[in-house]
Amino acid sequence: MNISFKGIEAFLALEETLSFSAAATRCHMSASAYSQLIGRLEEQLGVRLFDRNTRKVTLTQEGIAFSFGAHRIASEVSAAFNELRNRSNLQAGRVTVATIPSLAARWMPERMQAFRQRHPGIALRLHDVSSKGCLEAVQRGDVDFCVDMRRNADPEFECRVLFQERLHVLCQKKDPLSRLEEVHLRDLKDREFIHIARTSGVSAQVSYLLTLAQVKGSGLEVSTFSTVAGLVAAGFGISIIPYHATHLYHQPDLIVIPLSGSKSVRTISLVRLRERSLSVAAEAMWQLLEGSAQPPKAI
Amino acid sequence: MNISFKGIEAFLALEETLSFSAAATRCHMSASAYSQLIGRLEEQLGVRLFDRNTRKVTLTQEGIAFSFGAHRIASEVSAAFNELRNRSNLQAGRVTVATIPSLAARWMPERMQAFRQRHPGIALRLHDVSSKGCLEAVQRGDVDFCVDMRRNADPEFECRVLFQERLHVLCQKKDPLSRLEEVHLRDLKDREFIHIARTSGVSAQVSYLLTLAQVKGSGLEVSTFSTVAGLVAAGFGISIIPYHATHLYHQPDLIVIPLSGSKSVRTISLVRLRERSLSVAAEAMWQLLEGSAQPPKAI
DNA sequence: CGATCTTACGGGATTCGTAAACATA
DNA sequence: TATGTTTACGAATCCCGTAAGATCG
Repeated sequence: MNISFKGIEAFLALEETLSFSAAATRCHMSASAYSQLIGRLEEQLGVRLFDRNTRKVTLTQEGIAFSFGAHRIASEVSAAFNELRNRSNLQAGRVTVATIPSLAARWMPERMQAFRQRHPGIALRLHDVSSKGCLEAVQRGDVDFCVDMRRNADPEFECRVLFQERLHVLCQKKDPLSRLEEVHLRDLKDREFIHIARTSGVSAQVSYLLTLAQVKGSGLEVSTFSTVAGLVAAGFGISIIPYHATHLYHQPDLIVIPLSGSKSVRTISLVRLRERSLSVAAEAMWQLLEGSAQPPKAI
Repeated sequence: MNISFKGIEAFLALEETLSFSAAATRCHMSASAYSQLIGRLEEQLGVRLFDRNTRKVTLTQEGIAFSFGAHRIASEVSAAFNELRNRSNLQAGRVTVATIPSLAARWMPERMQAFRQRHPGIALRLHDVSSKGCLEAVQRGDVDFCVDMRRNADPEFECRVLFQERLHVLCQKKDPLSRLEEVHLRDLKDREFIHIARTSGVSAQVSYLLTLAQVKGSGLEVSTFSTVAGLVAAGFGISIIPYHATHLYHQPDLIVIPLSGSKSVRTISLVRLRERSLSVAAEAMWQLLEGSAQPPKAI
C-alpha cells in the first residue's frame, strides 16, 4: 500500500482529460508508464477507477467517489508543500525575538523595519523583557533567539557578539560632572547612586564598578531606566546606564557622559539555544542582525 | 518530487514518538531505512523537519508548520481509502435501478429488501418508469441498470434474461371467459378491448396478438394498468396484462386467466450499458437479481 | 561505553521508456 | 487502417536491510 502523490496527480489529469495519452503528456511521462501508473493505483485501491477502451475513457462510480478525495488530497498536499516553500523562500513565517528594553526602544525596531521591508510576508514579534527574561524566553522556546548581554560560556547557548556599548553616567545638567568630556570612576566617589533592579543585565556590572569607586547607595532601587532618570532629575542622585537606555526616557535637564575604563562597556550578543535550529525566517533575521554588528573599536 | 503517503506516515510517527528507532518499529522498517525515509522527505520538502542528535529529537519550526498539513493529508488519504474499501466491501455505496411499474410493485421491492438486509450500508433507489423510460434512464446513466422486457439485440446494451411471464386475460368474474382454465386467442374474437399506452412494454406485443385474434378496439387507451382494471371492472371490455401487473390494482370482481400460446409470454431481463461498468454495489445487486432468475419452464 | 542516529553498500523491488501487440471505430 | 491503450522487456532508479561508522551523554 504505497500510494504516491504522483498517482493522485495522474488520476486528476486523467479525470480532466479523459485521455491516457493527453494525461501522460501533462504528467511528463510516456503513455506506457502512465498507463502502468494508473493500473497500479487501481490495484492498490482495489477498484477500477476508469472504464476505458481505445476510444473512450470514463470514470467508474468508484472513480467518481474517489475523485472527491483525490481533489482534497491534492489540495492538502499542495497547501502543505506551498507553506513550506514559502517559508524557505522567506515569503512566510514568523520571527519572535526577545530583547532588553534599552534595545527594544530603538535599535531592534530599526532593524525589524529593515527586515520587514525585505520580507514583508514574515510576521515579526518582539518581546521586550529584562535581561533575565530574555534568557528564560530563549530557554523555554518562546522566542527564536534574543539580543542581550553576552552570557557566560553556558554551552547550552550559542552567542554571536554584535557590538559593545559604553556605560554612561547619568546626571543633571547642572551637576558639576556635566562639564567633563568623560567621567572616571574616581569622579563618582561619595556620590549618591540610584540602582537599577537586579533583573537588568547591567545591574551586576554596575554594582561591581561602584564598589571600586566607593559610591554610596541612595537606597533607591527601581525597575526601569525611565524611573531612574526621573529620580536623577528630581535630585536623588546619579546613576549609570548603558548608552542605548537613553532612548527610554525624556528628561531635557539630564545629560549622559561616557564612563571611561575597559570595565565600563557591556557586550551585546545574539543568543540562541545551541540544540535547537532556527527557522528559516529566524535565521534570516539572525543574519541581518549579525550583519549590523559593529567592529569593537567603533564603540 | 515524489512524496509518498508512507513518508507522511513516517513523519507522523516521528512527531509522536520523537524517537527514530521507536518510529521505525511502528512503521515496520529498519532504523536505517526509516532514517533515510525521513531524510528524503526533508530533502524533497527542502527544509529540515526535525532537529535531532543521538539523544533528542525535536520538531523544527518548519516541522511544526508541516505537521498541520501532514495530519490533514493523512486524514484525507485514509478517508478516501476507506471510502473505496467500504464500497468494494459492499459496506457503502448506492444502487439505482429502473424498472417497469408491474415489477416495481412487488417483484423488485422483495429483492431490494433481501439486498438491504445483506448490505445495510448500501443506499437503494428505485425508479418506476415505463418500459421506454427504463431504457432511457439506463442510456443516460441515471440508473445503474434496469429490469425490463428484453431488448432487441442492440449492441449498446447487455442483457441477462431473468424469467418469462405469461400474459393474462383480464375480465370480470361474471364474464363467460372466467370459466376457462386457459384462454386461447380465438376465445377473444369480437370482444371489446382496452389498450395500454404505447410506452408500456407489452403494448406492441399485445397489439400483435390482437390482430391475430381479430379483437375489436374499444377506443380506450390508458396509461396505467390500474386504470385498465377500473375500466374492465366498469364493463368497458376486457384486456390483456402481464402476470405481475396484477399487483397494480385491487378489483375483487376481476379475474385473470392465462393466455395460451408461445407468443403470449414476455421475457424480463436485466439490461445495462455494455460500455459502462457497474459499480461494485450495482454488480452485487445485479448478481442477486440474476440469482433469482427462474428457469424458462417454470412460467 | 551504551544508546541512537547516520552512512556505506549490495541486493531486490519498483518504475520508466522503447517497441511491439492489442483493441476499437 | 488509424488512433489510442496495454503488454513485454531491458535499463535505470529507488528503496530496504545488514553492517559499520559517527555522535552524544
